[in-house]
Amino acid sequence: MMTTKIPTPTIERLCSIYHILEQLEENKTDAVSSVELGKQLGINANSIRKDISFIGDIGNCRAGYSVSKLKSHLIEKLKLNRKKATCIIGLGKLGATLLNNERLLESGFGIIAGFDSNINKIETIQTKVPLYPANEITMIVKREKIEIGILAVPPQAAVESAKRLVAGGIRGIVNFSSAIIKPTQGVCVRNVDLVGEIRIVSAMSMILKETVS
Amino acid sequence: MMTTKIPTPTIERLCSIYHILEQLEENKTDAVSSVELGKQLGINANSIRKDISFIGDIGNCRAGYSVSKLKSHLIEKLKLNRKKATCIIGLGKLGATLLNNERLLESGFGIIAGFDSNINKIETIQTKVPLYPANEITMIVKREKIEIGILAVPPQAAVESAKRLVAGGIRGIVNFSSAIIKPTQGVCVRNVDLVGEIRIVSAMSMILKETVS
DNA sequence: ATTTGTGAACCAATTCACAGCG
DNA sequence: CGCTGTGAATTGGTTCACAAAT
Repeated sequence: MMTTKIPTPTIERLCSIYHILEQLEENKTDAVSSVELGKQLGINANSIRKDISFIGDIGNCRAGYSVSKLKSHLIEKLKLNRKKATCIIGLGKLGATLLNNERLLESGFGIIAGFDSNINKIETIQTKVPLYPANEITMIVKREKIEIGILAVPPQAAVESAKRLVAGGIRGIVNFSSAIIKPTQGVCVRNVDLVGEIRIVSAMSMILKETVS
Repeated sequence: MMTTKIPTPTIERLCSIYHILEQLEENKTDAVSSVELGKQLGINANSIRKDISFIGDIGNCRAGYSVSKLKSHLIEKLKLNRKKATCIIGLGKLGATLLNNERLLESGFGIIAGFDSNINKIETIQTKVPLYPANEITMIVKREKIEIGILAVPPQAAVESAKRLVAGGIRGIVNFSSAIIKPTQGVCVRNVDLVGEIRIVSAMSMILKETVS
């Protein structure tokens, strides 16, 4: 087992592997090889093995990886078991969609708060999740020990919202706005600009480059 | 100017730069340095200059880049001017949200078709965009010369939908489902799993905890 | 007989450092 | 001078190839 720092692309792929394992488990498949995983992810099998080696040796040389064993290893190493309190900032269409997203609910992320600067929305949106005005972000994040924040606000509100999350002690931010949030000490950020992705695909296709993710 | 193939990270950053330039133009800023761009994007200024050098020399050594000049250069090289016919497959919450997204409408991607396997949805959703049943994807993509397809379908429908797009001659696919679409000859793919992104941030923040000194 | 785990080799991308130009 | 553009150096990531394991 390697003990160096795990590269970001490896973390991304490990998360994808985890996702595949969930499906295999539902299918009652109990073993899978690096080649098979690679095929499903569109990735070289060597890469799969190297990625998995970052979290320890667990393969069975005869029959590949035990699905349940590998999955629980991933859960342990990536701390995917710990239910992590999560909140959504911005309850426009995207935010409201995420608020009630089944997969998100099932996936170990407990969404325990929603925020919006528009009080009307807080009062009218139908959901079991408690909703608060945006100026309470820092306070609620602190009080409820929220670890992950999802930004679904208009771009001009993104930086301010992120600051409030950070002030509350957030650990990770997924930013779905088109603004760019820069990571600060101890806070991981993923900037995921949906419209931006379309532009990127468009540009790539014009340059005639066949690429994934 | 370099003439080698443009690396994917560079294309991504050039698209981000383009986005910043749009804002600067609105602000009536007419020049910007690599240092300033780098600051806004959270990227090293050297990297910005190298990225821009992939699309040709255009900088003004005294006062940085001319906003309008750089922008039109990007438009030309990344073919962002050509209105590219775009369609959305899957008119659930996410798909319906994208269908009426203003920024998407403004951004040079003409959404000219929506598809869903549920005929009810096609008849009830309010939009100016023409909607069709999913089994007409290939035909309509061909007929309307649609270049970009956005997948907002449930994961189990993603691969089949992508096949239909490819059969129609699509050039690029942005896949917002959790399934993985692999690129085929002449077709670029971006897999953007929204829930997956949250898992990645979570995993990163957990690993950071252990590695930060 | 397969399939993993990993050092070594290779390749890609980022950063550095400085020449060149207004 | 300040800022760009770019070879060179460096860092980081992927692929290869083979030993170890069962």
